[in-house]
Amino acid sequence: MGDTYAGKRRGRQREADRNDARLFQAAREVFAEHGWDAPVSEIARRAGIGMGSLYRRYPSKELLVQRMRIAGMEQLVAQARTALAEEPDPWAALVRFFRDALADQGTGGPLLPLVGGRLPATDEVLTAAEQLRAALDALVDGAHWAGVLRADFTSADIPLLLEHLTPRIPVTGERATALHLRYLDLALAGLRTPDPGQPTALHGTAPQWAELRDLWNAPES
Amino acid sequence: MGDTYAGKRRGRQREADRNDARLFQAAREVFAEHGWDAPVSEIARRAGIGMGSLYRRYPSKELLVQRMRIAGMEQLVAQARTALAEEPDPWAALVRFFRDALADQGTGGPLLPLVGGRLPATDEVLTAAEQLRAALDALVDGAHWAGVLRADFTSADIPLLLEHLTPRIPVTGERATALHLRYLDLALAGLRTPDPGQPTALHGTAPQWAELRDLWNAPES
DNA sequence: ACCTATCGGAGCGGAGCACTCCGCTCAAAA
DNA sequence: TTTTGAGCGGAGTGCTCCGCTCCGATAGGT
Repeated sequence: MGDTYAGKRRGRQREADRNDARLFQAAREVFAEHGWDAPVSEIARRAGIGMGSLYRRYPSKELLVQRMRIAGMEQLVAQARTALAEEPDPWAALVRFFRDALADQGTGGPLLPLVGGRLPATDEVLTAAEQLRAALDALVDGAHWAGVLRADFTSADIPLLLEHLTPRIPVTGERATALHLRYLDLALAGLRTPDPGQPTALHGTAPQWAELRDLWNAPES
Repeated sequence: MGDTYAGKRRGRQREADRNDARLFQAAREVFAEHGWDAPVSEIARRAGIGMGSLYRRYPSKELLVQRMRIAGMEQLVAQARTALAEEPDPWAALVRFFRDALADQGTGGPLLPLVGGRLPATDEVLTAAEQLRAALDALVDGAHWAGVLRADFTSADIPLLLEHLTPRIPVTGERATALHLRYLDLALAGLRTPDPGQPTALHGTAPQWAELRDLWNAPES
């Protein structure tokens, strides 16, 4: 986001800024499509810059991925806050959040903070995860308070549900997003508080944030 | 399945049969975990056999994968027929089928006929796909006829929905299955015919079987 | 005891990747 | 205009990993 006041940089520095933005977007897309196995050269190619420029900004692939997953978590936080701020109804806010998150994924963000439990947790990652937890808790607590969200669905379910709704399929672009939203529609119906007639608890035990942490980060070395 | 009357083969042939079964199971598990990128050597290792024996049965990785995806489709067919035969209620049959399919995936089958649109369609694959279509049509038509399944959900939605419910997550075994079943519970609620008050059509256009075929098979060479 | 079908796994060849290195570009200084 | 050097692009390098082959070891049948 606005880490530089992009004001009066000129010439080559201007080009550097453009490169940075393109690089960021390309990395989002390519990692979203190929996961950790995305070739760095493909990112450079799609960004229209050279390998040298890429490696000047990010000295290793690992650093690039760490930056991306932090950005992904921060975007989820922003989307949660926006939904909460702009939708007065708690249920509408929840729906809005899921739709925004999925649509963004469709246009190619690795919004899923999972790069597969392959990378160690840095302080930045843990901080972002903590903010994500807070933002999702706000969404979920609001809906629970209003009684519209089933009680056995927790904030830690959200990242897992998003993961389930955005599998890697050999389709990209708008059609992929449409399919993701299609099955989100099904899941949303299941999120409403069920009629008292049928208790129908969800399968399994509710996930905890500690479980997500273990799942997102590599076991410490 | 019972392709050989496993009767009176002895000695080395007996070992060969054991190897075949172990190989099959190991391949299911490893492909389920790693997809196409699963190393063949890992399959041999987990089956407890040598590379030589593996390659005598399947002269190439591609043939092995083709066999696996056909087996995956045939198993779905069997599960659909079992559900239909054993559950008189159409809704119960549908639920039974989804649960069986997901549980089997958890114990490690590449039941998803997608290996990623990487392989050409053989006659066998097309035949299996046709049988799968017929079996799923029977399930879906029954539920539609009874009015319990929302009208805009089609049989071609099922493979895609299963794919959405079984993403690759860095968790395996029972916990993975439990999570898949957990979010299946949400989707099932969305599959019921909605109250007439809210039309609430699903997002996107319903998938067609032709779309699945294009998605499962590599573009012809 | 011999034969041979079958087994296991070390090793080969090549593909692909992260990363480096260096010649070039071009805006700005002189 | 000439000089300069920060910043650029991408070919090349070294390495890892994987599909597949080859052949010596193994053991059931006779």
